[in-house]
Amino acid sequence: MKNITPRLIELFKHGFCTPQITQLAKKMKEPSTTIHYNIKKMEKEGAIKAYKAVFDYKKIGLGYCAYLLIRVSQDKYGKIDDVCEKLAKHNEVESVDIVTGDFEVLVKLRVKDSDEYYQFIQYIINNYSIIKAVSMTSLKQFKSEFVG
Amino acid sequence: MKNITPRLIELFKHGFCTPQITQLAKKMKEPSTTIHYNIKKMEKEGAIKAYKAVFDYKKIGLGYCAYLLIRVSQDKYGKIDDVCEKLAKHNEVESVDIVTGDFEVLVKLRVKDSDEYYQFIQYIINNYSIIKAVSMTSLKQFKSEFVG
DNA sequence: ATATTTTTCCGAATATTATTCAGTTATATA
DNA sequence: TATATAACTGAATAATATTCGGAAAAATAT
Repeated sequence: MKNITPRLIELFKHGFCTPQITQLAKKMKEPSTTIHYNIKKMEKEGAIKAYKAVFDYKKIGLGYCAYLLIRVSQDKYGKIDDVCEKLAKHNEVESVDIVTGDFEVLVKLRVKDSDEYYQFIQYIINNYSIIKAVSMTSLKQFKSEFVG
Repeated sequence: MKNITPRLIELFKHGFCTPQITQLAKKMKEPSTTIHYNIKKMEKEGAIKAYKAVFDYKKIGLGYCAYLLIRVSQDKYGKIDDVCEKLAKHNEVESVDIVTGDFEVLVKLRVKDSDEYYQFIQYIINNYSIIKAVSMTSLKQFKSEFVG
């Protein structure tokens, strides 16, 4: 046993996939070279950032999903961006947005269970300039990453 | 001009991509047939739901992103699930979660601009059993769909 | 209006890559 | 310890992406 799966998941989260030009061509009833041309164009323009896998997260040991609203201490200008960049580096973090409203940052997290979630929260509160954090645990997911 | 791009985007949002087995094999320093075997296994088990593209949404005319917290009227049991399923069907909707906290549902939206956003909000408030909705507009995105 | 440049499209040939298959090794179960 | 099941792998094959050259269309300049 080589324990391929966890390594595969980590790579698949960010990329290591590629378009199915022939399938697209069939679906769209266009020549595959035309599809190819248009895809490469989008890639060059930066319109396409990556090709990746979407998982059934329960089945890969990431069954605990939560949204976290954060208020950041504002003693230095530009601090929020720093915190966001640090948060984005964690591979438990699916998304990081600066948002309007009572909180400044909205983070989406995927971890194994509540223990791992608690650990993560503790870590970021202790290490980043976070004043207040409100958790919204996902109880049921109907759609994620545009996949239903 | 065949206007390939919009059709391509719609298909790429949900699928029409495939793993790069050779690249994964090189990266992981394992035989490509072993990688192939493991991927197919994950697909059969349902651990992998799809392979899809991630966009620079500004560049594809979906520059307006917002999170929407929703409270649903609870006169009938199971109503929340119905509303979530309806919401999930819209292709402006990236994710739908039932969450803990003051609101029941959290929806992530991607549209062209505030006009389109307002239209969407109006539509769902008029057509689904939504009592209250709070918008959190994304001002800056540091990470999305695990892609930074 | 028309010439010129740039972009988009697409068929045929080639290069890459995924997939199948058959056999081997490892792991789990009896 | 025997037997069954799952995981792994190299060699052959099938499928697919990519390149290239040129044609058509669109945009821009004259």
